[in-house]
Amino acid sequence: MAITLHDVARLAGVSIKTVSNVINDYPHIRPATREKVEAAIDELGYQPNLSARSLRSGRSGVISLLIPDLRNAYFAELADAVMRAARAKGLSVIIEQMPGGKKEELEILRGPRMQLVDGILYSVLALGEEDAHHLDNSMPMVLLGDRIFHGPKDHVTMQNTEGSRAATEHLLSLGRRRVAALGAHPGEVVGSAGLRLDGYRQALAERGVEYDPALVIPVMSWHRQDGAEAMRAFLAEGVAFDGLVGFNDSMALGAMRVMQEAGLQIPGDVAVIGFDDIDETRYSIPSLSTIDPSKDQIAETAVDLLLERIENPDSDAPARDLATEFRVVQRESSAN
Amino acid sequence: MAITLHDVARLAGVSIKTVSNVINDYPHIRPATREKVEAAIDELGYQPNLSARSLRSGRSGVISLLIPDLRNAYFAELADAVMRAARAKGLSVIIEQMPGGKKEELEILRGPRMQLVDGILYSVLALGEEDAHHLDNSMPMVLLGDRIFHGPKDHVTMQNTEGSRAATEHLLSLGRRRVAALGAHPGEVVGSAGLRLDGYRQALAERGVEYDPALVIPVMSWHRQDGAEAMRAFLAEGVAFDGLVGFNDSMALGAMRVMQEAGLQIPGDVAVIGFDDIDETRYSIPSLSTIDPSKDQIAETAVDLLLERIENPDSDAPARDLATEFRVVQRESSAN
DNA sequence: GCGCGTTTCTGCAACGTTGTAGTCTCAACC
DNA sequence: GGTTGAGACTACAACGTTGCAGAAACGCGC
Repeated sequence: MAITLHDVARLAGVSIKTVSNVINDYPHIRPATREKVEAAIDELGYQPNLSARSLRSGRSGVISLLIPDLRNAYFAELADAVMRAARAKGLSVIIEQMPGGKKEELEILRGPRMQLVDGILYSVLALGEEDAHHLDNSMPMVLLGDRIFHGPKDHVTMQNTEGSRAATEHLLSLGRRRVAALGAHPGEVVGSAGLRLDGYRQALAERGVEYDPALVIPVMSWHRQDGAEAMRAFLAEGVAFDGLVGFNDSMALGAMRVMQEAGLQIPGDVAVIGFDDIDETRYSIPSLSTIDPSKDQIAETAVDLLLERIENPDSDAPARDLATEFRVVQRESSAN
Repeated sequence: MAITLHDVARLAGVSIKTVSNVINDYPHIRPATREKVEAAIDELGYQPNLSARSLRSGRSGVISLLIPDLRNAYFAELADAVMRAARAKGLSVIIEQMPGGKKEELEILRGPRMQLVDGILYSVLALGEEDAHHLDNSMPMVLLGDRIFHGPKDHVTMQNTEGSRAATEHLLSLGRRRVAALGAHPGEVVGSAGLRLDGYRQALAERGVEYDPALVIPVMSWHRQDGAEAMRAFLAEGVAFDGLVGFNDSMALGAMRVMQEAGLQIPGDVAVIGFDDIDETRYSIPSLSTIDPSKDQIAETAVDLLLERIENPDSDAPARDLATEFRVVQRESSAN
């Protein structure tokens, strides 16, 4: 049987409420009493029962991180950053994967699990602007990523369009003029894919390079394997190209592998840049240029915003949109 | 305010206990009553309060996964597998990272967070046999990995020694005779590093190849970067070698990169095999041979064992040791 | 010495759920 | 016709904590 407030109170010779007060830093307690109670807590090894506390106070100290897929290195690294930021604030993190599309996302969002947590960090994948009303509840929530723009919740995002524009411009600045884009979602506007395609087109336009739809390679799921398969199909089409902007690193790495199998030199024949700056890009052959979206900054900002919402549940401050810094990281795959 | 049993009971015209009984599949309920209650639940959108349930029943439906580091692809993939296995059994997973060594591990294990969960999957990193007594409590727990052998808890492990022996034997069977081992922890016996080194030595002995300590490369932390740095130092020593067994894939990938920078051909000059079968190994250049430890099987077995312990808290069945299958995956880095 | 405010501490109720121990009804049995 | 037993349901008391209201003790000014 676990130690409870009752046991501590009995040993210290005070009421359980006084023990509770000591634990919760209630100011009006005599130093002598505080010491007695703290000694009893130490002696018994008392640990508060978080279920009871959560039931009574409505706060559990746990937040939920909803991401598509831990196998994707970007999300694994983001989850790592979120957990470190959360730990620094005394929070635990429940990770939920949602690889199953819109229906599953809504199910998880509305499921009983979410009752256990104080707030949600939600990396939106399948939901769109038209689903924003589903989020219009009182649960503290911060959105990561870019699906819903004018939703009712705070929003922390990398600068997708600007980052992708900078990546494309980087290849153009090297003199490449047939730059392919890997990872488009045809028809999409508000998601990462749509925004990154937009940035790609902006960069082309600024340089006066004509946009060629034949250079836009659709990839629905953004894993290594998908990038590899898409590149294999693209090469089979025989479209000439001398640059490649991968909308994330994993796809770019998969594609690099296929290009090299096909005898293409990187960066000689094709200069390549990815997006996300996952660790692997430093060790691939060749190492992969990329956009560093400052995952740590995303994570810290998101946790801070969420904590603010958790601590001021009645605040009707309007939803905020924060964008984090990014920078172009040049490596061997786009060496001059 | 959230909907409670009281609201449902009022609407359905029954007692709250009956609603509770319906929810918990108590058998003796008239179909008509059940329907009324279910209709009321649907109408109100009732969700049970998990804190209250957990307080009353002592079960939260959440398990904890303690791992060193999500940035390490092996653990990210293992976490993914665990979460899928847990989800299939209706459990949520709280992931805690413990990069901080023994003191931090014990702190987390004993912290109040652990009160919230029904059981713990613990991928032991820093704790040793001498710490086994710290685990001698009533919390359901399954150990992953290999630190503590005769501890009081169930234990699911990959076959470290056998896997590593098979990996080494694979390179020997290709005719390599100067096979280096990457990732040793000098002095360690019971950890993965010690066991894998043991398997390496067994394979050498079976083939009658002399064990040369100069070929054993120590690496304390098993990330890409550490593998790369260790290989750089090893190459600087000028020790001749024609094969490399990496004790995990990340290190092997970092080392491959460095070897190729140094002009070595893989597998021509050095045949390489790793351990873990992370996704990245399929797309590296060259693709990396490895040992597939069946992470899915590890995860499923561990979750099953844990659930068994959770459901039979009083059972004093002795601790079990289960080892999962593994297989050698030959790829380009050790092509014939 | 009295009133008033502050400090220090306590008792009680409540959070929403489930386990235990019932009550009541009705059918089956001798 | 009374006993038995199962079925269907309910009342009540917990689980361990914290918010609220209040009691006792104390200090201060007049």
